[in-house]
Amino acid sequence: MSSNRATAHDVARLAGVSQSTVSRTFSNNSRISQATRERVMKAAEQLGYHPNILARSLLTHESRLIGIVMAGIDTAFAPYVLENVTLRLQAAGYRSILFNVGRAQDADDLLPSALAYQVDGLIVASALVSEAMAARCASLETPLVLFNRSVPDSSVNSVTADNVAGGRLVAQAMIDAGVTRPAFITGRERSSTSQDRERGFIKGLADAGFGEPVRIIGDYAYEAGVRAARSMMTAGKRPDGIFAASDLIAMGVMDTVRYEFGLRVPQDVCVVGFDDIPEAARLAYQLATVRIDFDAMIDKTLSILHDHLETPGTDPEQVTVPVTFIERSSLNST
Amino acid sequence: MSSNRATAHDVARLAGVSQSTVSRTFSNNSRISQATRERVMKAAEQLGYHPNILARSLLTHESRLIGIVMAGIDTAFAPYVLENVTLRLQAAGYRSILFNVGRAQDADDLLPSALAYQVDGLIVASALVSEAMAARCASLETPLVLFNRSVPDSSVNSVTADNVAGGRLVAQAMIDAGVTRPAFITGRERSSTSQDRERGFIKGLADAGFGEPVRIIGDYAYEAGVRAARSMMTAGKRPDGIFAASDLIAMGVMDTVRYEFGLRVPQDVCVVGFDDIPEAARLAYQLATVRIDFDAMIDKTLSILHDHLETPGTDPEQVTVPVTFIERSSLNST
DNA sequence: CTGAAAGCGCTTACAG
DNA sequence: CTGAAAGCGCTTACAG
Repeated sequence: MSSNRATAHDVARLAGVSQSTVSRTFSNNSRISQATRERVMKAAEQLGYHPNILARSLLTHESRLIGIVMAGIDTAFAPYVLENVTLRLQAAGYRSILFNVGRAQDADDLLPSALAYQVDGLIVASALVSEAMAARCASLETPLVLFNRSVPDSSVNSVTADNVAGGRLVAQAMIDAGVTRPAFITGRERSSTSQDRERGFIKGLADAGFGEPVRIIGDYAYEAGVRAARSMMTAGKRPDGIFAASDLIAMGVMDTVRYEFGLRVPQDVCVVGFDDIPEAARLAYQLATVRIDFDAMIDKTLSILHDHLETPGTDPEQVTVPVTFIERSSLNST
Repeated sequence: MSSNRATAHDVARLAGVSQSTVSRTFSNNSRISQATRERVMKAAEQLGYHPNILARSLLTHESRLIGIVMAGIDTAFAPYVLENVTLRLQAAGYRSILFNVGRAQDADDLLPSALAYQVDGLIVASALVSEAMAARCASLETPLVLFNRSVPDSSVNSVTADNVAGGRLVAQAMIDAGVTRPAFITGRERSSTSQDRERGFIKGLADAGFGEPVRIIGDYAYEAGVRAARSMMTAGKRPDGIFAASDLIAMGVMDTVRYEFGLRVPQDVCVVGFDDIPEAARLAYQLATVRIDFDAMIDKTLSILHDHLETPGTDPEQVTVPVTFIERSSLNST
């Protein structure tokens, strides 16, 4: 058990070639005679040698590392995004270095560390980046793409769902279903996603002559739905249509109005969520919701990143991906 | 917008000191005069300088990078583990480089790449590692901890839940509840977790004089529960107690027997899961299950890793964390 | 406390 | 096709 890691020098000595030749054997774009290659490979195998990528990156100026900076890794769609993004980055020969923003929603503190690791690019999901920090990335020519957040009127790449349109779709569907006392439960109140969904909802209601809906402050969690439902159902006049800023909140609402208050969904109160997570389609919920096309968002994020990686100086893009209303029996019984 | 990243040399020139002094300013364990430090810091600030950690690692022989190799990042408890592990590694000054095993359950293909990135340590979660690969890590003195998998009779560190004991607890609870026709739905059939849960279940039943339960092959997914329930409920003699290898499977079973077959849980058939994910406690399910103490498993994993990082050559540990049976109304109506 | 110098493990012109 | 040499951006004895 040799405690020292084999280097290209060790392999060279064993194979009877120069260190340069070993290096060439492990770099794709060099011509090496078949015989030499085999000799080197055999020696490398024997010593358990693998090139040190960190040393290589010093010369090539690329680490093949993409920084993924995330808030709430175990919440909502984050795992799905992580699963797919890591897999596709790997297929493209990149590795993912994962930074957890923790309870802060702010990626700024972690970005310097990501840059110190010489990441070739950055994806920031569900967290915010200051313009100053974005400018720093730009000056280092390190491409940065915001996922599920945007910095309006800036030159920061971003991919978001059309949350405003989604809110409008919900308003329309509720009105069509005969709702007269609508309510909205926010997600994390300061997040642009929750604000946009609310804004669209209010606009949609206003267009049909409705005033502002009842408003409960929540956060993106099942428990927030439970609490919101309790406070609404014990208040003076109960809402008859509840729009929750996420499916998880909506599920908390449904379970609570059904099992704590013995109400029927949708007959007594209808419920609509946002996201269309897999659980929303389950027989136990059948939750009407707004589907976010995460696959399209992921595609777009990776293609923007790819374009900027290939062609530094590419113009920034701020993409909004369309959403779809999904009719289910939590809104209309069939 | 200077396209070139500032180096210690650039900072040195601007600050009028040597490159060594710049280096010392950014390394904690060097004494530098207050005045010099300030001058260097100011210059660094001006140039947007951060030390290149990859270059540093070449000298220090530590990358401060921990490789996390995972199967099914978006399934079961994986997101929870990732959320907590990354946060705690960060607090300890480490970064996480995440490898996605994909549909294979085998980490072997990705470990060489992780080693090439000079990771200081490795956590492999829900994936398998060959003895040969583990030996390779050992010879490089790169600590490796298996999470939720083990290689029995080997010297590979591992942290698992006591799945066998969990299976026994379920058998006992079902017998106490009066179940006479038990059934088991496997998770991924070849996984040691599913096998251990089944083994414990069978043993527990046998101890009470029962024969082998009905057995349906599933996988760790909600849909597997749906399919299994359909096949059981249309078969000759229906089971009256179903133990699913995971909560997610159990929830698929519950929704299906209730909403597709109009049966009552637990009166017509009782259901028990495994894991105790948050959803299991919801009013819509109230799923009896076996609680895995993931926090304890994470603690143990990180402490083993820490010990081996601090003291190379520490003896390997194979830890089994106790589980608890959680009584809920899917087994016994109250 | 600070500087000059060697060296970590690689890549890549430059010759041959 | 192959080797000798310079150099990527740092750290760290060694002197002073």
